[in-house]
Amino acid sequence: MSTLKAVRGTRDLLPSETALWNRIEATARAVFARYNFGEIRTPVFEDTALFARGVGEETDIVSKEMYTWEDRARAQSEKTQSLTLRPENTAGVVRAYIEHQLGETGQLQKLYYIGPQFRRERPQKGRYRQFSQIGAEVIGPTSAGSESPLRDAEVLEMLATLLDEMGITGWTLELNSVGSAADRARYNEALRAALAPVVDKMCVDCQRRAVTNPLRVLDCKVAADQPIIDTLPVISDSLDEASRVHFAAVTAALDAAGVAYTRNHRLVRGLDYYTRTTFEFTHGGLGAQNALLGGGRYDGLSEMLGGPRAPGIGFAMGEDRLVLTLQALEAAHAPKADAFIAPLGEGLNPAALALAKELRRAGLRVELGEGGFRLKKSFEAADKTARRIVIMGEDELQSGILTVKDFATGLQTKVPRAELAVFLSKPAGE
RNA sequence: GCGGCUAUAGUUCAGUGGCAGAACGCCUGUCUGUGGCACAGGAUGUCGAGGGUUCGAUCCCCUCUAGCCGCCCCA
Repeated sequence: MSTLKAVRGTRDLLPSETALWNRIEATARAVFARYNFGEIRTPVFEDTALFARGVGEETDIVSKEMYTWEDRARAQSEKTQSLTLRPENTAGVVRAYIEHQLGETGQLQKLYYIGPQFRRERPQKGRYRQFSQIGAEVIGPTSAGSESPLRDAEVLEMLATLLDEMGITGWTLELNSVGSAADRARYNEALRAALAPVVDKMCVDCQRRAVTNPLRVLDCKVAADQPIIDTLPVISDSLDEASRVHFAAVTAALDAAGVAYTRNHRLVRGLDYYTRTTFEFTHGGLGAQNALLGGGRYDGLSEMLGGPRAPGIGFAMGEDRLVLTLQALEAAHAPKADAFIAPLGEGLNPAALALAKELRRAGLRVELGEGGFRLKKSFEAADKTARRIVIMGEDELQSGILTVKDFATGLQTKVPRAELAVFLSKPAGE
């Protein structure tokens, strides 16, 4: 009989890894709080129509990557409903915004989320079928300033801060504007026209893209195609005046805030709802999946879902990819316990538990040994899991003065029990 | 969804058509209150799963599964 395993594209995160995940999430929550974002939690599955309308029927995500099923009808009269595990979270957030009439507050809504998303893709490094995204959305009625380029710049500045505080170095911000829906349609036509005479000289993928989705030709990585792509019209030439002014204001604010970016005329994002500002933060070392996060403005999404006009901007970062990047940067290290308590002899186990309780109450991370171990074994175990060992033998129990050895310095100290918690809360090596 | 590579001890990986190997890690002892070093000893595997060829398969063939890399796409 074969043993059961986690299904393809899913995985278990063991304590050696979850420490880093928690640190990333804690950093994100702290930064979001400073920018006055509040958390939203939407359901993991939604009506399939939400994604079909919100993300776009023609996108790969909707057309071939969703986990969709017909929910069973409970009565003869009840119709089945098509449900889908969320492949991304923006559509769900906007649905909630509409459903709870958050626009009626008249205030800008600043919402963040952290949670699993699901796409049925072929797994590889940095790409899983269940993956976690950390994202945020700024959305509201136009009167609340939701359309302002300052919002775009603020979100981008927040992301730069967030990555820095997580310890991710070496990222690049790539920025572009895809204009309004009308701009994009106009550009698509311009691209088609420009591609028509040259497409037969390009790679087979581009020949296909030229028909199905001309914007994708810009993403082509085939070296031989690059000279041709360089001759194609750029989207900035197709922007109307309003989009042009908007983008200029975004970059001006970024310059003022000292956020470095690269204008990437070829950055066109795959989801249908994006308008105007689009961006990606990328990082080397992630292989083919070099995008740490992506996002952009979606001024028409609420209306596409039947809601009021509610321009917005948001992003989603791949938490799994943040973890991979940090691990590669070796910024990740499993934290060691503050102390390992080593009772000498099983008879001292109860006293050791009492001491452990006392220290844990004081907020220390404590590993409790076992009196049956020889002291040598206690030392070996302690050295792997903690920064210091606290020896609790008969002498210590009688005198109330404990023996503490610091593994970093090798120094051994006698510490009165009453002062132990304070002593142990000092950084290791002091 | 497509193409390539891979799967052997806890981990990283050698290896052979005829009894399964190394390093590291782990356990024990030298050492009954002092770790990292050293020395001596020890345990561990359905050789990813299923089928086929063969006297005999971990090795050759097929199928499946999973991982990695690339494509597609994306976080």
